[in-house]
Amino acid sequence: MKLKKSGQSRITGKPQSLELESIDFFVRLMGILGMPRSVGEIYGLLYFSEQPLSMDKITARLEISIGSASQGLKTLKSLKAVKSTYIAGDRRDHYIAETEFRRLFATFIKDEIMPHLDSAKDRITRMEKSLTDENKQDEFYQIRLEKLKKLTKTGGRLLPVLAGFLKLQ
Amino acid sequence: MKLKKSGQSRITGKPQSLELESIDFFVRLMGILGMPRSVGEIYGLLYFSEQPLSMDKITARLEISIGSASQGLKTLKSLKAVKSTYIAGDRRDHYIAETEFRRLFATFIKDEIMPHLDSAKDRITRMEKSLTDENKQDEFYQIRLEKLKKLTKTGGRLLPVLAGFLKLQ
DNA sequence: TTGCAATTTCATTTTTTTTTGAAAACAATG
DNA sequence: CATTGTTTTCAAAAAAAAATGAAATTGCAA
Repeated sequence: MKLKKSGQSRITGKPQSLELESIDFFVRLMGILGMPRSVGEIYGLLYFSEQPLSMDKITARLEISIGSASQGLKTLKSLKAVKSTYIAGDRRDHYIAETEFRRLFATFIKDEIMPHLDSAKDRITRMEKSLTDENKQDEFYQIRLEKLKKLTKTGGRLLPVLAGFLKLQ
Repeated sequence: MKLKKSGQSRITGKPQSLELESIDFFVRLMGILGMPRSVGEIYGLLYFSEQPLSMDKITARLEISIGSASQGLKTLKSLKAVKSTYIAGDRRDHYIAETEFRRLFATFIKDEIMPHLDSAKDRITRMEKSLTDENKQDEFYQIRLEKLKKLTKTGGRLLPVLAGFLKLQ
């Protein structure tokens, strides 16, 4: 993406620098969550857009391909981070940012983290089965396994709660 | 990394499948945290090793290059996820896994997440400055900015606490 | 201090991820 | 339905990330 450095956006009618900072902000935030750049760009653009934006507005403003835009919007939809609105007399979908971060993180945790936790539990069960008779006596292995169990248990309890706590303050 | 499928490890004297499951487990866990595969492999190997392992034991067992091992251990050291021990009569460093996950996550949050939060705050300040006189009146922008501030504030409070809570049960 | 084993560094290669855009699929409208 | 505008798909290209290993560096110890 290459964006002009100053002035008002022709597409969104908003100061460029606000838009640029927003895009930058969300590119980094989404990056922490392992999302590709384009996903952060799109969300950052929508976040400060008063009007819903169509896909071609998005591709024009961000100078990304229609493929990236389509894929990025698909990801954002599945995260419940954007929703599409109906605009009378326009066939195109128009998107607006969902700004309740609590929900966004809740979906992220549910879809991206919890499945890992579930398979982690299976893996720990397999580890226990693979202990040989000598190892079974060995406190070392028992302690390590116990720690893994605690980790998954704590994670399974803490993460869902975490998403909920985001509403405080 | 290619590992034999069964039997006892020549290097660690522990059932292969336990080792394999452990490596798999931590490759995935580290993956969630954005760490490369090799970092998870090394930690997973050390986690169930009763003896401290030298770098060449690690490269031999995992069949990774010395460069990867060196870099991976450096990462793990900086995360305080491994520490090196002195072995009498052996010049090589020997590594053992630090198994207090609480500390591991605390370091991760401090080093990898908090710096982002700090720069996010700067970015929000710049956003506020970039509002033009017309925009300043506009409730839309005020609300969006407010939400970003809340997000960073909540994140800044919650994340450090989170790491601490991991000790509970 | 020299020699040598151990480790780190880093340019290069390999692998993985992301982006691109043409073609296919879809959907509204006349 | 045929047309046309919109969106999705996906093979290929580009970019980014990770792994490799030879050369440089470090630091022990003889």
